[in-house]
Amino acid sequence: MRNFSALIDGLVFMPARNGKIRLLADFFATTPDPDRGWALAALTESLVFHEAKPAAIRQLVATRVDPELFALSYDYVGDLAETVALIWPERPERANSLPPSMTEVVETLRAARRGQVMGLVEGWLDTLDSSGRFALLKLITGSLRVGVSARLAKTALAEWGKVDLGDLEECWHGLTPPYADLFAWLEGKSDRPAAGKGAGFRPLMLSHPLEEEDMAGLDPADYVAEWKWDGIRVQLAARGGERRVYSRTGDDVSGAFPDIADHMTFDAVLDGELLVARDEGEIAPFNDLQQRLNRKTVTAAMLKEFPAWVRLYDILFDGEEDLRGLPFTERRARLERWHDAVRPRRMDLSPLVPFEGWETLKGLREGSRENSIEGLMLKRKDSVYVAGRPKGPWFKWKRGALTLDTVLMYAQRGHGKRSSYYSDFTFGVWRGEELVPVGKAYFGFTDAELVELDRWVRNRTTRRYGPVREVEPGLVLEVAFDSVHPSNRHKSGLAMRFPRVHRIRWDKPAAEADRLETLQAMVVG
DNA sequence: AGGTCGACGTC
DNA sequence: CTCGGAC
DNA sequence: GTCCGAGGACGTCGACCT
Repeated sequence: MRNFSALIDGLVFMPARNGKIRLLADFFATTPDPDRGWALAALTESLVFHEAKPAAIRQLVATRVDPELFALSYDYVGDLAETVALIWPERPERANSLPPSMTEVVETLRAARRGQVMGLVEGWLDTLDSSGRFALLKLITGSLRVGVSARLAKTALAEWGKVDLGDLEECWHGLTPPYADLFAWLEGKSDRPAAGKGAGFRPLMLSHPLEEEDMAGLDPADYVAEWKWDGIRVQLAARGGERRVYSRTGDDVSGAFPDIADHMTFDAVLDGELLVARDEGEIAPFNDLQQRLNRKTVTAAMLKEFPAWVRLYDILFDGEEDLRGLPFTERRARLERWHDAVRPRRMDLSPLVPFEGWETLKGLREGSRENSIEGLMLKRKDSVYVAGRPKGPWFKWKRGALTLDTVLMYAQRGHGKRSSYYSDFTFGVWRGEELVPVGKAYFGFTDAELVELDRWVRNRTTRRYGPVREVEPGLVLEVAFDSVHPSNRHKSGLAMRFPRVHRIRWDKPAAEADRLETLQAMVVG
């Protein structure tokens, strides 16, 4: 664990991107297999230990530390792994035993049976120093949040191994920890691992939000437009007899969507939006699709009530031919030709939206208030298909957000770097003489505004419920959101999609905030 | 057997 | 998915 | 321009409690 904990320590205190890359490269160069492979898996969130969840760790620490002391410390520190690492009572007589290696930890945990895990963790915590404990806890609980995403870890690998990042992304999804074949390639000892042979996942091309300022510099003649469908992004990979439906992150969701997979009797890799559609193309709201997501088993009733559909918008492979290097318009022509020839069931093409200039497109975008459409996509005609989110080739242009003046009702402490602030706000609107909660938000304001909000909350607290403070109804928050729909989550019976604080109305009296009826009128469908 | 609650993956 | 902040 | 971390609503699943 020593190298790994030194790496984690270094990363936590290294804000500079290039500095992080250097730390990672040094680590990969000086740490042997398979330790470095397991570390890479941890950094890219490819390692999951099912028994070592935050709740279990809290339980464990309660056996060794006074719960009151722990609660206060956690509240102050704001990060579970950090708190436990600092507060864990060391036992000098056991500290002499050798701390485990990275591989020992991973392999032991993988082989451990239910119920053994926390005992093992306790033993290791006793042999490690505080940075070792921190690294161990980060490792086993998953999301490290130490300033390195999967993408940055791969960038560092590519730079260190002097290979192209795109090449690495291409074969990444065919690899498994501890990545011996990957490191062999990066050290020049072998060829690049095969790119997920057959129906392997290919990393997706993503879009940027379009800002009004961007548009001035764009020529409408360079772009085509499509509707932005409100479903989930999928990649259909059917090659060499294998058929897979992948989600945006490369998870295989074929099992949940046999009604799509069964019709993939072709040889191609396609990109599109998964939707629920009844009667050949009548798109249901996103909520209906959610019933089909994350399912292990699908009943016949589900298939009938929420039939899946894929609206296709790109083609990556036609048979063995890789089309990703072609400009968008050529891929689109190939997609249309392919679709004409194959005529797959439960799939259609996302139509191009004809337009003259930005003004006509703007009109179309605002005019589309259908549930299944979130706005428009703009794709540059000459754009090749690349992994990641380059700026310029693809834009998403969502419909304008809705806004509402709400009243701050409750506030809660944040986590991590926000652990010392009340940063988590529940807000409501008037129903008659009373306020009813309609949602929560904690971004949209600047750090400076957060300081002021925090002060406001502390000065206007009327009651405390554990970590939650109730405040007097005196601050109006203008909240922005994409849509609103019926829900049991809040007392009001309504919930917002993507709520965020748009403006803090220090000037506006709470009595003039909006009423529930106003929000109800915004519900579509 | 049925309800609750936390974790996870989608947006 | 959103946003602000930091590089 | 690009990445990162803060965390929203929702649904499923699985562990655990009654």
